[in-house]
Formats: sequence, structure tokens, C-alpha cells
Amino acid sequence: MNLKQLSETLGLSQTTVSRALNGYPEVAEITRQRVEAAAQVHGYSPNTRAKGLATGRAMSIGHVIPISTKHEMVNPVFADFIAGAGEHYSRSGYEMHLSVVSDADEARSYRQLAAKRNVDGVIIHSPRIHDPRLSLLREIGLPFLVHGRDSGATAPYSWLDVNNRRAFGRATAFLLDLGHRRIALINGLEYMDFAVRRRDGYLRALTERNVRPDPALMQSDEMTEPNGHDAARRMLDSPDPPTAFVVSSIISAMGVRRAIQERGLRMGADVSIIAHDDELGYFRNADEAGIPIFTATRSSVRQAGRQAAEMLLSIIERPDLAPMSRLFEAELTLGRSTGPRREGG
Amino acid sequence: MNLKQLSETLGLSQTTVSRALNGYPEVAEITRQRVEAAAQVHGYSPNTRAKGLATGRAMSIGHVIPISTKHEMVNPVFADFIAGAGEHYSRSGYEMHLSVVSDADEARSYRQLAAKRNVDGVIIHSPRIHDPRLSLLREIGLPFLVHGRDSGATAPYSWLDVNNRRAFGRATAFLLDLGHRRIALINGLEYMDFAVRRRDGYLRALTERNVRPDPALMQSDEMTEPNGHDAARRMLDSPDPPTAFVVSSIISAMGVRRAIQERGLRMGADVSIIAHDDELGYFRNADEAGIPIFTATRSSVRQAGRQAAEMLLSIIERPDLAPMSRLFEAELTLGRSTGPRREGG
DNA sequence: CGGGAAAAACAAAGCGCTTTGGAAACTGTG
DNA sequence: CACAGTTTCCAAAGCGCTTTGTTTTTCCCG
Repeated sequence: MNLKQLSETLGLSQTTVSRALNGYPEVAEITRQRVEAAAQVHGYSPNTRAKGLATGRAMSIGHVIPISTKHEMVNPVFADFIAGAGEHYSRSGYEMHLSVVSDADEARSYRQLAAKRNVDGVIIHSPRIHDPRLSLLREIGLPFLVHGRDSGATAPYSWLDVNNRRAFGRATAFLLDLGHRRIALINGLEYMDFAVRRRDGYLRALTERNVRPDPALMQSDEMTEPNGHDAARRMLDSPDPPTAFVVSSIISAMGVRRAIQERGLRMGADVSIIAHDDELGYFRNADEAGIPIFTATRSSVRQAGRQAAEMLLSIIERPDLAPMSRLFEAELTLGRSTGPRREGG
Repeated sequence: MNLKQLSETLGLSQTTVSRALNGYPEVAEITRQRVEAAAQVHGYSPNTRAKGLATGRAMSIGHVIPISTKHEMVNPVFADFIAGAGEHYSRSGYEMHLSVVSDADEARSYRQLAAKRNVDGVIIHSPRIHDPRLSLLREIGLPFLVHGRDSGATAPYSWLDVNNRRAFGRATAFLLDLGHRRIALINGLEYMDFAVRRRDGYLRALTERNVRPDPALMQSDEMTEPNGHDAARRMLDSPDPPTAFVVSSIISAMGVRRAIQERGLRMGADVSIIAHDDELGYFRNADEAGIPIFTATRSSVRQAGRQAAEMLLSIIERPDLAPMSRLFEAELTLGRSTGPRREGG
């Protein structure tokens, strides 16, 4: 059923039916209700392509998911972020367009998205430092919002981020307060902006307390369980092992915990861990009693997705607005994985 | 730049340019090259909405991601499946349309997808038994492919699945061969078809060896790390604990491992685990030496995504074809998590 | 009851593409 | 050189919607 057929059924013109459905004031309330009822009955929804062609709006947001060519891996937080964003899109009548591309094709992918008029805007994930996507999108004039920040950017842009520096500073300070001095950092890849900020926070907290950072205790890699395990294993087996870990992800933290337990050490009692918790659905950081397994800097990536969607849509609706940004603080939640440094530890 | 402008630049009609770009034989090779070069230079790509309107094809595939209202959780294998499917879509000139909906809105979501002509087909994830989506889609005439199967379906349909019954039968038999008799099953939610099949395989293997299944050793829940831990903890603390576990996911298996280690037991030596491994990017089941951490029934969900996309596209291109299906076998890979039953275990 | 303003409905153009049916420009041949 | 047969290109219609500009209908009041 299309608009023409529906209007014939109703004995009205296409114009009137269209206006009725789109809530224009020029049509009598009684007519509108008649039209809406008929649309309901016949299961009519306007053809997206036709509507988009007529309005010039795609009513669709693009997410370009790069595949790390190195490990062919999808960033696990995408799923939750996208779930959050998707919720808001549906509520607002937008759709979600996904492109999965190898990082080599990323630029081309964005250009096509714009040229084909597939989307009204895009969300940029995991920005790097001096991320070329920002200038590219500015050049092609596609509205965008960055999830994260780009410390190297020269022009203003809209973003949404968690205060990574503060979070990791607090986590490190907390461990220092517990008496730890050998504190390791298991970080994400440090060409990512968030990873640099986290390291900054970590380093600042150490130096503020006159603890000299040790490169041997700093690791930067993809945040997988095996990588976390591997790094922790190496550090724990070294002559002067860490007594605490600050870890950029719950997933790597599970690897760290494994390394700890393999060595007969007890997490919390012998070795402490603070992890960053994105509140991924399948890794709820809580035991049966509801107590966090890991002491964590917590910030829901799902919630970030929702807010990012909301911000991007308002940017699209009012392009004249100045770039907007939102920074939220991560919560430091006490769990079972931290404790005072043991004598001799 | 649109078609009209491009054709004016070239001094050709829109018809000719369109045909040239779409590879029709009616246009001279020399002209085609000229047109293609110009398109390249001006960065021309046809407007998707206009093209879709004219052809009646959306060139887009829908994935409806249901959010479990119970736990607000996104199935973690989606990300990898979608990555695989997305790869194939881009290669074939298709796009990917994602809808995130609470399971209550699922039916409406599919109807809208069809009515708005947003997509040419959809992939159904995680089918249940007597899944209402199959008949719904048949009713509205939207081509679809099921990732998994629906044992309760009455009419034929196209699907792609891993041989869950066989995989879990083999895993269980393998443990029996190692001398285990108390074998637990940590399964996914058993209204999902795959979970039922896995239980079937498990039960069949037990009864074939005259081992009586024990309901206390069978758990069915969402496959999260805490759930795996919780179930394993309860079972291990029971008077007659299991000496081995068959687990439906690497993620829950990590919880099982945690419970084992907490009790001072050694995985492999004291308690065995076989897990199903979807080969998720961030949980590569391998240690530094490349040896699997968990003995596993392995089947790449990413690869499944690729193949599912391929199958669905061919169904769309030739709707007259009979329903097609593909069943692959999971590989049983030996890792460090299994060993013979210990005396007294 | 007539006239003008407000309300309600409409016809048609246009969004950017594909595609049908046809015209023009080349071929080669008798 | 004329003619049929190819090649090569084109004008225009149509996809299903929105929206502009207009017409028709209704309403109110002097």
C-alpha cells in the first residue's frame, strides 16, 4: 500500500493524506484521525527512499566500524555503544546504518556515505591523536560527533567523553593511598586518544607522590584477555614485580587476574587491581551478592551511546549551533580486588 | 554533484551516463571510460534514495537486534557475526541496516522494515523454538535467512547453523573417555534453539554410556561471566561435585574457571572444562604459545556471518530458488583445560 | 442573505535516479 | 550511392513521496 492507494481509499488527495500523517495544521482534526486510522488498518508506512528523496533527509545515522587489520578484531565496546545509540535513534524516527570496513578503506567509506547521501551524520569511534577523520568530515561537510576526543585537533568539534585522565588519576592515587608503590598500567593502544589520557592520569598521580614511573610496568596493547594475562605474567615474574595493576578494561583485567591466580597469589589480598568498567552487558562487574568483583572506574558505554545519539541528532537539526561537548566523570566503585599493600609485597 | 550535472559536464544525456556507470552494453567502451573517469574526478556516486526509488531495490539488509528486557543485554556474539556479514555486504554493494529494539517491539519492527521498504531482506538471530518471526516474515513476504534453526518450524526456510548437537555430544563423549562421570552442563537459555540442541547432544552422549544425567548438574542461563561463576560455584560446593564442565560459551567458561581456581583446584588437572568457542576477536582462545586455553568446540561466528550474508544475497537475487541451508561442524580443539579424572575426584 | 475571511482540500512540480521506446549516427554491402 | 542493420545516444515517463501555489468549501457577521 502506498500513498496514492491510501488516498484513493479515503477519497482524499495525496497532499491531504501526507499532511495529515505528518501533523501539519492545515488539515482538520477529524480528517487527520480518519487518515491515521486508515493508515493503521492498511499497515501503511511511507516508503523511506521516496520520502528521503523528497525531503533531502536520510533520517539515518552512520557508524563506520573499522576492523583492525592487525588482529581482525572488532572493538567489544561497540556493541553496547551501538545498542545505546540505537535506542535513541528509534525513539526519534532515525535509522542506523553500519559500515564494516578495514581501516585502509575508512576514508573512502566516509566519502561514499556522504556522496550517496546515505546518512545525515556519523559518529566517530575511538579517535586517535590527529585523527584524519575529523578534517575529512569537515571537508565533505557531513555532521559528526566524536565519541572520545582528539587532543591533536586544531578546529573545534563536537564530542562526548568520559574524564579518562581524572579516572585513572584517582584510581592510581587510591592504590597509592593503600600503600602500593609498584603500580602497573595495562593500557589500550596508545595511539588512541583515550589511552594517552589514561596514561597521563596515571603518570600524574605517581609523580605527585614522588613515585618514579617504571617503563617496565607500563604496557600498551589491544585490550584482550590473553594480552592482559601475558603482560601481567611477565611483570609478576620479574625481579621487582608490581603489587597493583591499573587496567584499561575489564576484559584485560580478567587476564591479569588469571595471571595472579596462576601464581598462587590472591587478588585483593596479595595483588590489587583497578579496572575500567564500561558496564558491558555480558560482564556485569558484580558477584552473587552484588559486590563488584573488580574495584573499578565505572562509566556506562551504553549510556554514552544514548547521549551521543541525542547530541548528534540535535546537531543535525540545528547545524548553526556551536560545537557542543559533554564530559562525564567515571565513578570509582569499591570491589573485592583492592587491598592494602602487604608487608614484603 | 548529481547525474544531471555530471551528464551536462560530459555533454551526454543522463541515460547514457547512467548506462555507462551501470555497465550496460549499449554504450561504447570509449564513452564508458570517459564517463567513469569524470565520475571519479567529481566524486560522483549515485544518490542511494533516488536509485532505490527507481529500481525498487533497497540494496540493504536488516539486522534486528533484540535487547533482552530482563538484563538489558546485547548478545556478545552479534558484534562478530555482524562484522563478518558486513564484510560481505560491502563487497557486494549492499549496506547494513541495524534496528535495536526491545523484544516487545520486535514484530512491529519487522513489519515497519518491510512497509517502509528499508531492506531487501533480513537475518534472524538466535531463533527460539516455534519462533514467531519465521511465520511473520513469511506472511509479509520479506526474504530472510536464519542464523541457527527453529526445530519447531513447520514450513521450510533457509538457515545456516553449526552442528550443536554433534559438537556437544563429542565434547561430552571426550570427557567420558577421560574417565569423567560427573559432567556438568552450563548452557545458554534453553528457549533458544541452539541451547536445546546442545543439551540434546550432551544428554545423548551420557545415556549412550549409561551415565544417568543429573538435573543438579545442568544449568541454563544467559551466558555471562558471573552466571558461569555462580553456577560452577554452587555445583562445586555441593556434596557430589562435578569433575568436568561442558560450557556453552568461552565467556561463561571464564566464570567457571574462576570458581575452580577460587577453590584451590587446578583447571585441567582437578577439574576439566570444554567450552564452545565462537572465536570472538577479543577472546582468542590461545595462550602465548598459541595453545588453546580451553579445550573447545570451535566455530567462527565471524565466518558464519560472512556465509549467512552470502546466502541471503543469493536468496534475494533469485527468490524462486528452494530454501537453502548450510550446516557446519565445530572443531574439537585440544587445550589446557582437560585431563583425565583424578582418583577420588 | 450576501460577501469576505478562514479553513480544508487539491493539482502539479520536483527530488535524482532507471528504463522504455525511439531517433540519429555510423557501418558495410550490392 | 542508397539501404538495411548496427551502434550509439537521447527524451520522457515513472518510482512514491513532499510541498508550493491555488481552488473550493465553510463559516461568520453585518
